Amino acid sequence: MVRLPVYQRILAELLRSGTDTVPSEQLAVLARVTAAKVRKDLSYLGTLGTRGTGYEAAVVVEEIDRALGLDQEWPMAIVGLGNLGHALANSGGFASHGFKLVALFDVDPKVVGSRVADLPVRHVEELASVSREERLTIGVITTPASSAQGVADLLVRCGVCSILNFAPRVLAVPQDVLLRYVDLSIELQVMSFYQSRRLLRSSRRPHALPALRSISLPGQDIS
Amino acid sequence: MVRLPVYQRILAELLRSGTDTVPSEQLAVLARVTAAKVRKDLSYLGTLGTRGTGYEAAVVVEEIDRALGLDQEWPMAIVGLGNLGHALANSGGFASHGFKLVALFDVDPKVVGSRVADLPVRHVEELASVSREERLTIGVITTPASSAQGVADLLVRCGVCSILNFAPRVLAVPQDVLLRYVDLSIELQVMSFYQSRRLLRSSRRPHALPALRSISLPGQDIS
DNA sequence: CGATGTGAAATGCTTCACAGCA
DNA sequence: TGCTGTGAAGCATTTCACATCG
Repeated sequence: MVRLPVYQRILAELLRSGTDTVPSEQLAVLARVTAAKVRKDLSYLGTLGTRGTGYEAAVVVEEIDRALGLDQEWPMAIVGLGNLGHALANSGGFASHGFKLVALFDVDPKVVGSRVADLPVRHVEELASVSREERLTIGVITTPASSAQGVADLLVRCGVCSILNFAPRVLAVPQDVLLRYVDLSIELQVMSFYQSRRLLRSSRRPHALPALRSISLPGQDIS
Repeated sequence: MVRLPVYQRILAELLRSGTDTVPSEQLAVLARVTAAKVRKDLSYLGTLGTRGTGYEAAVVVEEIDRALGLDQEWPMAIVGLGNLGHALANSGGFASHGFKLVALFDVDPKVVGSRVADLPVRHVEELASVSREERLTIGVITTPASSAQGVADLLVRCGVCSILNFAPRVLAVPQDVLLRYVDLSIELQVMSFYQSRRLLRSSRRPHALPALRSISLPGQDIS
């Protein structure tokens, strides 16, 4: 289920803030879904809640971890160390348990050989051998669009079965390779779509005093 | 529909490569969906195709543009000019028609006052006034997680009705504000989820010779 | 008594199959 | 003849409502 990671993050933040038990109603508000949806989602993972009380955050987090396969390690590699690749490698966003950045690749001789985020930047030619040694399962593409398909082909040949593509390019991969896009312009266009539909119904003006309920806790940085 | 931007990008690439008419079958292969889905999706936009021939790419692109609201300008601002904010501002990923980056904000005195991507970096205090002048509709949050909610609140108060959040934090906004996450760890977790499910069924080994059909055209860079 | 877990109804999305048009 | 457009069937997800349990 695509919502589990969201619940997971919310629960982790709640735990850090000292809340250890939470009813579906509250979780629903925070995740911006309905309470029924939360209950049904969580019920697929087993009987996690306590009637009359709610869910114990720690228990649910652990159970979601298992369901998401985060109880095992996924070795990852980043291909393409331009600005974005650099930013991601250093972001620590991978450091969350379950994922481990084990290799970096590029072709630019100015970058190959340098160290980024405590890892050497290797030439893509080494991808095959490194993939075998490290048993890479996830490849992150942060190359220019023009190289993205070539890199994807290479990753697939090396047995990498999950690809995260940041390049603004639609990629072709075999059916059994999992491909996901993290794509600025696609997101923007989706926003534009919903927004223009909504504008037809009601013309919005600035919120005078939005009633916001926020979780205010420090988290890890990405920038 | 969330697939329209994908069709759009593919069609644009086909156009650049000189193909101007395409049957649903081919579009389906490139977008990794079924032909029936393509036809139904496009049929919602009107009667665009020619029976016996296929779709004329230029016509469909234009029609999708209209449906997505890309025939109007959406003024955007980026808040938070760390590595990621910088990379995005310079990426040109916004330059695609429909979106216009009009302002940059930060609080760090080392950054405020400098110029990035031909725009001055302003202090967030100015957000309200700039928002009025420029009629901001989209806000991009690339701050550390700890500041993200505060920035979101501010954007909402200033009448920004679409927020794109890159910070690893679940945000609370009013119902009528459109909020989307571009989130590394959520994507990774979703991949992990599908991947671990799949591993149960079949244990994969590297592809010997993947039969790949790729669109090979230059596109814009993001890195 | 309060909140979960869950059948059953409602809704939405996808696939199928084929009529209809170029 | 080839491919689109589309009702109808099939499937999945969401909502509802309430029995059930701590």
